[in-house]
Amino acid sequence: MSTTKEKREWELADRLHSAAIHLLRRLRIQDLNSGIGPAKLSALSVLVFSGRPLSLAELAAAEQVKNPTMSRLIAAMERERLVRITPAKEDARSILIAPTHRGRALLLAGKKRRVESLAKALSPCDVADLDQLGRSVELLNQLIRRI
Amino acid sequence: MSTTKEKREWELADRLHSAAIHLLRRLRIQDLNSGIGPAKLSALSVLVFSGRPLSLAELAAAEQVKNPTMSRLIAAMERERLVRITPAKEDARSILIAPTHRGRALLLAGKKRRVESLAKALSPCDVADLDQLGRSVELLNQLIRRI
DNA sequence: CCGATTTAGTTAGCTATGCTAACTATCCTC
DNA sequence: GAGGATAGTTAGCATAGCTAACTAAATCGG
Repeated sequence: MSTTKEKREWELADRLHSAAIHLLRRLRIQDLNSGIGPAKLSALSVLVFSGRPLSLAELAAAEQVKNPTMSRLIAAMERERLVRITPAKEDARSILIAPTHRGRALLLAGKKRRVESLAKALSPCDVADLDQLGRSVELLNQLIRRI
Repeated sequence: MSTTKEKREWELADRLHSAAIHLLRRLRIQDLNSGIGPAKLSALSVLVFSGRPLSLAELAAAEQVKNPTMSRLIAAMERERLVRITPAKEDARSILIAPTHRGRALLLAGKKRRVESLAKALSPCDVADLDQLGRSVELLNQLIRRI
């Protein structure tokens, strides 16, 4: 392993890390109007994009949170009519959590605000820049899986 | 404005947003061993990289947090010997907050863990990939300023 | 130069979100 | 069917966010 390449990797990792932090810090501002806390918003996002109902344990794992934390979050979200909780057919200990129409609509509206503000910042870029960023996101998704 | 370009911008914004979330979600795992909460770690990072002591209000603004929240964080961090608080010379109402040696060391060790895990994921990339990612981070930093 | 207003930070008290330990109910294994 | 494993909940605690109300210092108007 060449030392110079290794050094470049560290330097790039540092800049990538920093850029991701600053990007999300800016976009986060859009969530203040959502009327729902960040933990619930994030859990709702997993539910909406999972395509199928999830068990409590699956959802907790996806959110890197312990089961009791997720248990309380979904209980609150059920009271707010953001998710529907049904007992699992095959295992009476387990529950299935799915977003309601209201939950889905609320999440998509919030996500739209975030993506919109980023898309607006992208509009001064030319097509070559968009191509380049697109390929980099591809690479990025591969390396995220390797972390 | 061409509709197709606008659509590409939204699509890219969506993927970029998602990739940033997943990247930080993975890297965050490294912070569990730091022995310090995420809010303190982030505030300490601002202090270490600012290059000068900051007032409470400056630090709160940088962290997108209200003054009382930051007040409590820095009081706790002072007790833990992570920062030093000195009254400002020119304005006796104001305070200056700077990291201690211990605070700086703790932050840098934590950051090293994060960057290291990302750098390792980068090592299978060839030099062309690194070049491409580097240019994209450049672009990304420009657009973050436009958000 | 003095009273009124503004500004910087703190304190009090609430909410949201994280944890571990201990519990209940169900499932699975022998 | 008894005993252990597994899914979720409950209780109690810590951290981190907020607003409202306060203290003290600085500034401004007359």
